[in-house]
Amino acid sequence: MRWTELENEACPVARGLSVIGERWTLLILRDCFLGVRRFDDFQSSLGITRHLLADRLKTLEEKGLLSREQYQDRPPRFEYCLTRTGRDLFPVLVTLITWADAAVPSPQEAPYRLVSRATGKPVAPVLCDAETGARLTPRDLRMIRPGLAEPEADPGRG
Amino acid sequence: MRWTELENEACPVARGLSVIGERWTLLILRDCFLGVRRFDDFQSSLGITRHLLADRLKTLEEKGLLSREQYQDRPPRFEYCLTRTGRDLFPVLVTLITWADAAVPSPQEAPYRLVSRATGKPVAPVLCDAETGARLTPRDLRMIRPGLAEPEADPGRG
DNA sequence: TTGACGGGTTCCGAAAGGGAACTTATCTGT
DNA sequence: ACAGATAAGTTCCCTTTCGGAACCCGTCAA
Repeated sequence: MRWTELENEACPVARGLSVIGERWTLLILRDCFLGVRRFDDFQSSLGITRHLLADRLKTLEEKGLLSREQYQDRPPRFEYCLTRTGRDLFPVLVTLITWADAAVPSPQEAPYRLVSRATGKPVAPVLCDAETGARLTPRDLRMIRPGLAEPEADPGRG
Repeated sequence: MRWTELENEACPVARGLSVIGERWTLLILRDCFLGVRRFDDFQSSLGITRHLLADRLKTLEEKGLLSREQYQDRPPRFEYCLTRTGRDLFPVLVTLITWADAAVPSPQEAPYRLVSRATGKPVAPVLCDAETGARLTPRDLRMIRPGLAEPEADPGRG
């Protein structure tokens, strides 16, 4: 497995990382969800070099997560908008935020919150089974490789 | 914001990425959930260089996601087990898998499946509100920055 | 005493990242 | 007409990280 050829792997984690696994990419997408659209706004928000930002935006456009849309003619100017595929990534960001708040605590207050679009109130998102609606904690799930022996015990019981 | 100092950011996405955002890290953790524990098994599973693998495992131990446990005395041999904090990352992996299966399709079949630990049957995990149990689609949530103006419209409606 | 196993470390060239200045096109003020 | 500002990149060059391969160490079995 080579990092630069992850998109050809059978493993969905590897294929996912081929799109969002590079340095800065998920932070660019976070800014998109916060409403950032323009090159200089991403740049000042992230402190990333302009070179790298241009590269990441181009890749995200090519992979179909952002669309580059012209918002003025003379001189031509563009903004970067989340596509359907990009918006579908929101649960990943949500679970990452939830995990990081518990696992990597910070003295500072978070600069944004997750709220319901309908009520405007904060929500605490958790995983459930789509069919039964039953809550799925990490202990309720396992990853198995069909055809291979099971792990001898729960991974990471230690 | 500097990539090497993300752990000091107020943003939980940035702090999360300071732990799991480096090349290969999430793939190492995927292997942990599949039951891989030993250095050479990670190495042959990933094709990563031994040097980089040693570095990533050490970092994951320092950050508290893995514990290095001796399983034999002479010569001393160790295995890497998920800690509680590491296991808590499972929802991130689950949502990433769900997204990648839809967004980055592959001709090959996935090498593993998500199943219920209780019933052994496949599950389709989705996000719900912990309080009400209501399903949370990406459209039901928004990220807001308190004190700042709202984005003019839905981010990425285009 | 030779080879295998498990778990690393060292070395070095290649690729990616980072800082700063430069470019291009247009509008605004003087 | 000219200076400066704005927006979106691009170029240059140096540093850090990655990647491939070989090497090292302790132990055990043949």
